[in-house]
Amino acid sequence: MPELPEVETIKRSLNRNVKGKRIKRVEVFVPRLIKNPDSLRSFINSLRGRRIERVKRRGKMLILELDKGFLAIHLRIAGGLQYGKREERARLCFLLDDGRWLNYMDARTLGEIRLVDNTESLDFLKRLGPEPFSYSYHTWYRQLQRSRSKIKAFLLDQQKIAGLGNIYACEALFAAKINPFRPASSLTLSESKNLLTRIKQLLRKAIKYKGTTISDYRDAEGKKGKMQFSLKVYQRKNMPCFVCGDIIQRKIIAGRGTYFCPTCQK
DNA sequence: AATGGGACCTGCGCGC
DNA sequence: TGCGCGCAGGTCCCAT
Repeated sequence: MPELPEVETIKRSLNRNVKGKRIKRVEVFVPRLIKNPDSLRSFINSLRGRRIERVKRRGKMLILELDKGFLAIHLRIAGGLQYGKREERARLCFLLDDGRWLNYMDARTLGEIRLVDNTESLDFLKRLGPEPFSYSYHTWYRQLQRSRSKIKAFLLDQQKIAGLGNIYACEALFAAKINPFRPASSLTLSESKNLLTRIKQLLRKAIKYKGTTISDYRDAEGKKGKMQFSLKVYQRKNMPCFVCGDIIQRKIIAGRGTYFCPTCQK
């Protein structure tokens, strides 16, 4: 469920609702989600009594900065965090000192949660490419030129650009009128600039609309996003293109269902 | 270096 | 109603 706009939405909401609060109790129902090398018991013990200082995002990673250490959470496909009452379907939950709960939701239990004690242990963040909003056009073009993969695969590669996932990669390519099968290196300078501009526009709008809810996704208050109503191609196989009326195609690229208009996207 | 397939998981919607 | 299949917002690992 969560790509950059969804993770950003959750981050902002947590900064409003749980910043400064202490964790009183930790309950883990699916231990597999905890990726700490040491024991589950030490994970729980170390978290008890910690205060959440602030929440940050890097790509699709959520980082909860604690008064001692960091809780790094990757929501993968179906993860999410909800603040408020205790959720029946929570896979993990934290009782806070205001008497309310921070619930980790994850229908598919593919998420990853890691408690680390210092910034060096956050080294895995360094493998991520630039954030879309701070990518320079020059560097972007240079990276595209250097690549030998299809543009769609490039957009999904978190080492090339951090935060895009399947929905926004498909939508950005439609907005830029670029066929997802084209080699990244075949984009002209102006196409490449336009694509980055479209990516930023799309992500800004998706953040404004608090993300895309197709099935699972909820923000930290349990509410659905509204960006799904603005999608142009994603999951619209065999339906007419809103621009030209041609039929939207679905093909596999980089192992992912890729939706595009064969007429608009050249 | 890039790609395809499979693995990791659960759950929904659809056709029969 | 029940069952099997396709599909699903992510990423890693392996073989080619």
